[in-house]
Amino acid sequence: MAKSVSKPPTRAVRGSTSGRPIMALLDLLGRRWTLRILWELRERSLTSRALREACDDASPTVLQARLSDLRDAGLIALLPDGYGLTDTGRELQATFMPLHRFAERWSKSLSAD
Amino acid sequence: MAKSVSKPPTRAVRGSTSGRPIMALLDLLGRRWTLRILWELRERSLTSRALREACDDASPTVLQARLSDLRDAGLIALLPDGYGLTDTGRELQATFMPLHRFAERWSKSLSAD
DNA sequence: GCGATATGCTACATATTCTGTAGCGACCTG
DNA sequence: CAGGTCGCTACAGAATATGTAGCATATCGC
Repeated sequence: MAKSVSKPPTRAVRGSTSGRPIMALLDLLGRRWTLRILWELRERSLTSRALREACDDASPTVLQARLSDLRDAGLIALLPDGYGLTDTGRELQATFMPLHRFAERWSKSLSAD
Repeated sequence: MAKSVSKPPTRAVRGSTSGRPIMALLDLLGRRWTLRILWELRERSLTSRALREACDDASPTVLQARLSDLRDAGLIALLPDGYGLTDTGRELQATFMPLHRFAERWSKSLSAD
């Protein structure tokens, strides 16, 4: 459920029609706050409100929308102790871990300009 | 630096004020079409128009904005043969390669529901 | 030179999405 | 019940994206 109970035209993951899963994934991850949410949940579960704080106090409207998207995508789930990554979500997270180290190098190469 | 040659209020990469490069990176990558652009350039350079086609004919307005963002970030550059990844961009790209395989598995786990 | 075509990029009106503040009903704990 | 939290939603205003058109420049064949 989730997606289409009370939300009219939140089209399915874009690109999913192309039969190329990578496109659907890139589209999902390219929505505002999606990557950030996955990042904040990397080590611990968080309640929706704690997550909001962690995400620079983003507005609850989008946050709930993204949480819904991510749940539909099977990447996160609402557990007794808050939102947390599913097994699939953790797989994806693992993919992103090198991002942290890259970000450091990248930041240095930027300020070096 | 870099960011604002002819663009008024396109605020710097969000989160860059936090001193946490990862936040700035997540924000940049979380803008629409950014990930897709990096993906489409993974193997070859593309002219801005070819890139537009590759990106499902996204509107040139955003695309140019993202190309500008990515250039400011030093991840892509405009070469004689079109837009292409810089060395730094290629590093980032390498981080994303596992995404392709993950997307396949993820897609299967979705339809399996 | 001339037209035809391709490049990067921009204008602008319309649609979509995000923000910020407020608040709902349900659930605890006292 | 009063006070706190939870997940989640409403809604107006601001910010972004879309879609169509077009500009200025450069390159090619003629």
